[in-house]
Amino acid sequence: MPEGHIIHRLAAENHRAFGGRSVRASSPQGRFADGAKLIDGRELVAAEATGKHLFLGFGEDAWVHVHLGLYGGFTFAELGGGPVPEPVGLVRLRLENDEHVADLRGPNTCALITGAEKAAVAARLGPDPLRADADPDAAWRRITGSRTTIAALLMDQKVLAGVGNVYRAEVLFRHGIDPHRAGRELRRAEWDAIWADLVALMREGVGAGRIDTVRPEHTPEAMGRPPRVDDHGGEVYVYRRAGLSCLVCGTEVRTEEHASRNLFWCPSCQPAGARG
DNA sequence: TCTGGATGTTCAT
DNA sequence: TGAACCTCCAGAG
Repeated sequence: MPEGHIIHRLAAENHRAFGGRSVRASSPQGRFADGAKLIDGRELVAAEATGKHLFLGFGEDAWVHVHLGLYGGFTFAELGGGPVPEPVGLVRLRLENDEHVADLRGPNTCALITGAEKAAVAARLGPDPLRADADPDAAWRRITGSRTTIAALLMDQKVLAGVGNVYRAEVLFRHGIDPHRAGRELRRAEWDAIWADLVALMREGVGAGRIDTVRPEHTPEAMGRPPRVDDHGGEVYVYRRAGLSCLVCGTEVRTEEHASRNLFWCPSCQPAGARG
């Protein structure tokens, strides 16, 4: 379930569990056996996230680069003095010390890279709303003047790093913006509002470990509707709510395939041609 | 038991 | 634009 907020969470969690101490590393599945062997017994000196990329540093020039892709996952377990559990499923990388075990499954990328290679990965990415050093102007320069839809631009990691399909759909809903509008039709004030909202929403997501975007005045309780649970674990307006009523206006939420990804929006709250 | 889908990226055409 | 890849799980049969 990885959008950027999860990756930042994982960086913190790895640091908490393994930082500053030597780590036992293995690849129960075998597909990262060589890399695991090289970092086995070394100290985890840094754990960083940029967009959806996670970097675990084991010394000056040895970084494990992880990208979870669509369905990769990192699970943590506290040992509490008990036995180390057997790996379940296909575990690409296992990290452990006497207190914690972490298993990495199904990543798109799990590779040992140098500091220079890590810098090159980061250089390809647009600003990450979760990073203090992010420059929203860099994203704006790629959005303004672009004929590509704002829906596609928000998902393009070269434009903006860390935003995925859920945050994309939700932030456009929250600002009443039709996903099909071209980047060049977006006004600067709208972009500033989107960026500020992403910073706030994604920070909340890091803390909560899930994506909640529904404003207090639109919760089921506030609207006098029965409570609901969205199946991805958070409270959202439109993501994966196709065919259901918009929480704000009651119009049916729509979906379509857009640049090979599922797009969700409310045609009334996000009308075509409307300007913020 | 099997199939399809999923919060993603990259490479070939 | 389409296919390949990484893995798990809900739902269908």
